[in-house]
Amino acid sequence: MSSISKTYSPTEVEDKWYAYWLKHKVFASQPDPAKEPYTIVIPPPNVTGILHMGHMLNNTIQDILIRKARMEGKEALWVPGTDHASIATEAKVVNMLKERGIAKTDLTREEFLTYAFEWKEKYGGIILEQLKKLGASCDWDRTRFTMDETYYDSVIEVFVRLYNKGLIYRGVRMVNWDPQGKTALSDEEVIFKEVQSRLVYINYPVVGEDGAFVTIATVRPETIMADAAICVHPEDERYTHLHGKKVRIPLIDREIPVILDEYVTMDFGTGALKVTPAHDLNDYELGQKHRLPVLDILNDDGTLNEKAQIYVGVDRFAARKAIIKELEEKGFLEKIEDYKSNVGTSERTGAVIEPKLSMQWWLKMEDLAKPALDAVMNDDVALIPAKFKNTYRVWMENIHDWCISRQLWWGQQIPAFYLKDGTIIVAKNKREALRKAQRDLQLFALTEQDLEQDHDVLDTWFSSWLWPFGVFDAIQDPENKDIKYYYPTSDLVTGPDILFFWVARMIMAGYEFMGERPFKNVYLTGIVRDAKGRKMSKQLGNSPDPLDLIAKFGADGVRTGLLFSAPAGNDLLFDEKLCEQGRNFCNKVWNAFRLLKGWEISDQPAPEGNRLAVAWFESKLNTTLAEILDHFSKFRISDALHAAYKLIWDEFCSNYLEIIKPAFETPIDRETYEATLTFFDQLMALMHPFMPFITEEIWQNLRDRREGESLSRAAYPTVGAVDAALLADFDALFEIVTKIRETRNSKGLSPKEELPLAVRTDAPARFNRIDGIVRKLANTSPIRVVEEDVAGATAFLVNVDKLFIELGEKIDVEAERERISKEIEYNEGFMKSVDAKLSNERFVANAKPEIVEKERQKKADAERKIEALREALTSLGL
RNA sequence: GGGUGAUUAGCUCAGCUGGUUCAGAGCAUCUGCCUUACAAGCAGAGGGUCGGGGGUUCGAAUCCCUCAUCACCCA
Repeated sequence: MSSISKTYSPTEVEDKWYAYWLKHKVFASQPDPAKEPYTIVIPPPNVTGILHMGHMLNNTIQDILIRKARMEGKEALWVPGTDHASIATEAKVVNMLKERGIAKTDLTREEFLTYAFEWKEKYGGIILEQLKKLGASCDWDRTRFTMDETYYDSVIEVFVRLYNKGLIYRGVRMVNWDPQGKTALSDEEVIFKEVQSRLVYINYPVVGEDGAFVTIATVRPETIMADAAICVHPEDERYTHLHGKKVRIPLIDREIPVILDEYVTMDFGTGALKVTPAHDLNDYELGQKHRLPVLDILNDDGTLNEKAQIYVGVDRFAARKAIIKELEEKGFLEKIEDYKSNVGTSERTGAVIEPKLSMQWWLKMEDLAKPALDAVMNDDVALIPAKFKNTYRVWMENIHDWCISRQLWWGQQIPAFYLKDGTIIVAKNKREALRKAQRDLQLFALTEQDLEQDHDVLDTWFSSWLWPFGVFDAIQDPENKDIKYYYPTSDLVTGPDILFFWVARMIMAGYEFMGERPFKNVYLTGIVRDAKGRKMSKQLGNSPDPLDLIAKFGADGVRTGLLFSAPAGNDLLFDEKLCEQGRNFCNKVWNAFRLLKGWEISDQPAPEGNRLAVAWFESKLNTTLAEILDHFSKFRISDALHAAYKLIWDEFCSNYLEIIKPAFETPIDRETYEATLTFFDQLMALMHPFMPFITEEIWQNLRDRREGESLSRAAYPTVGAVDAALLADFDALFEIVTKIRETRNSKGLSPKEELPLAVRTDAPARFNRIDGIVRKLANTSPIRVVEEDVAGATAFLVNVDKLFIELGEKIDVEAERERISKEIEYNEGFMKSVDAKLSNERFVANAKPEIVEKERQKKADAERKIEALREALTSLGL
């Protein structure tokens, strides 16, 4: 035994078995018609990314599900991969180039992409390597990337199809402009943040009325130069005199009309609203309605352009300050108030979003949304927890068209080709486009030189929404055996933060391109927060490095630690203590294994107590297994872990092993030993999805295994017979043992001192059966069955049987009396409440008969207990 | 402003279809133990008016209403 370390050290064990699994292709999957497929596609992490706690949680859950399915004999496939994250990656590549003294503007698109792929080759695999440390059982040979050639082609093909179907159009619309990334963003990529800003009250002189002015309030004074009108509510009496008038914009003196619209909230600010159609979505719509001109005064990088007339070239925020100052100096500033406002920021760059009119490509969502909404509402695609159905419905019913073009180079270049006159031809590639132009437009003289491809690329989500079938190349090769076998996938595990970004769109794509749901269940995890409840983020620096955690507690420890507190859809307040608990659990399991390995084995017959214990644990294992499977079936994975944890620590280690453990330097009988090995095998299998490494290590050492064999492909335990009476007997047994230990503790008696124990019962056979075990666990003398109460003993009840510990003069009569009196009091109180129920006619009339029967039983039991306790009190006095 | 969820022990959370003695787990605390698998451990103990108020019901932590606080999503 000395050869096995006293504490479990995960590092070498984990590396060893992961390498073994890879070597023997334990995670590889091929279509097998004889087996039921079980498929998960990984939510592709950003190729630039490194593992964070959210990934840890969500990939642990996926690994648990896939490993369990694999052990249950399904053909389990977990497809890994990454997405190209156009904005984030392009930003990183641009930075890398900058460090080398190269500007993006000096490069051609092709040159830039060469650098980008170089960057991806170097850093793009990091996150997948990190997943291996976690134990992720992906089929790595199937690793996909959204910029793989076939995947790229699929995205292009999909664009062409949707265009031909009339669902994609190009148009000038108000978009969310990221002045730092210099690209448009979809609505979902905008994060609103509450910021402290200032509400500036500005006086606009009324034309033709000297000294008269109208005051407006704005948080964006730098946009006054783009104003197209002042709007007031038609029924606002304060402004009746302004109807039909014009005002002059301060500083630039341009005249704009006063318009009337009920859109204006009379009690916000001054009730007069400046209308800036180019720089606010609502103003834009108002402007369209009133046919106002649109004057865009901002450049793509957020500086003012020449249309602003003043502060040209100055950044919007610098201009804001300067304008406030100038307004004040020139007497146009009425006042400034502090104001909290919601400002949209870019999900990727963090820059403040500028609403901007821009020519972009759009995908019409209405028709796509319909089947995707229905699928979730009728549970063809089940959201877990179901509370997200509502959120989903509201979003889907109010869906806007999707801005799918991005002003970047890293991504799928939009397959739209422009003729010199601006005619658009959408086709897979230039050759196709040319052919199409020649054929459809009769432009036979046209050459490829006359076609210019759109410079922009597609939104990354426009490629990842194809993921569940794109990874199987279903667009390019719709009849291939993989897609036919693995699609639709089984479960998807992801965070609720990308429910709309990604999940909803995958469901749309599934029905649109495959005619079928992409997955059956969507398990939405909570968000991992720090101990103070703050979201973990790089800026706050409150996120531990997952690899450090793994180094410290082992992957198994971190996995179980995370799962201990991870109810579906509820946030998880992460604390390293959880991982510590996970690590301690590993150590517990490890030491149980050490115990087993240390035993000498003899061929003596098994003692009766051992046989009984084996039978009991088998029943316990089976009932718990049933519970665990039930939890799994409802995606209550944390609950499943808790049940397994308790089974191993409390039932197997603290109870079962303590019962069968042979005395010091004596051997164990073979029968019990073999049974225990089998239990251990089963427990390791049961725990394997949660803690793959330590369970594999122990399983491999429990018995002789063949090279290439792995617990990962062993059978998951199945539920067997349960002896309920035996379970009840053992419950009583453990209660007796606890009572005796408690008595020992409270009286300061040594565990080495044997205590005489007696029982007064109607069922002495039950006590004869467990006698040996009680003696072993509680160090008592053989249980003496008595007909009368034992005088001068401390008594306690287990169910309706009365037990006596004969302490002789060690008994404290007063304390005993008090304890028993309290117990009587409690039971009388209890009986009173039961009586109240039973004497209530309406209860007896309305409650289900079995409930009433139970109450009667409770009453009878309480009566017996009270009687027994009173007797005990009496015999104390003797 | 609209929506969703939460509020249970000092902390983090379970508690599923309203019905056993249902008020639970882990951590933390306290007491006693280096007992030959494990001190990352063992044996015990204490601790809660289930956010407030109202209602439905024979019966409510659980269902309904309302208020408060917090979180998230959307506009």
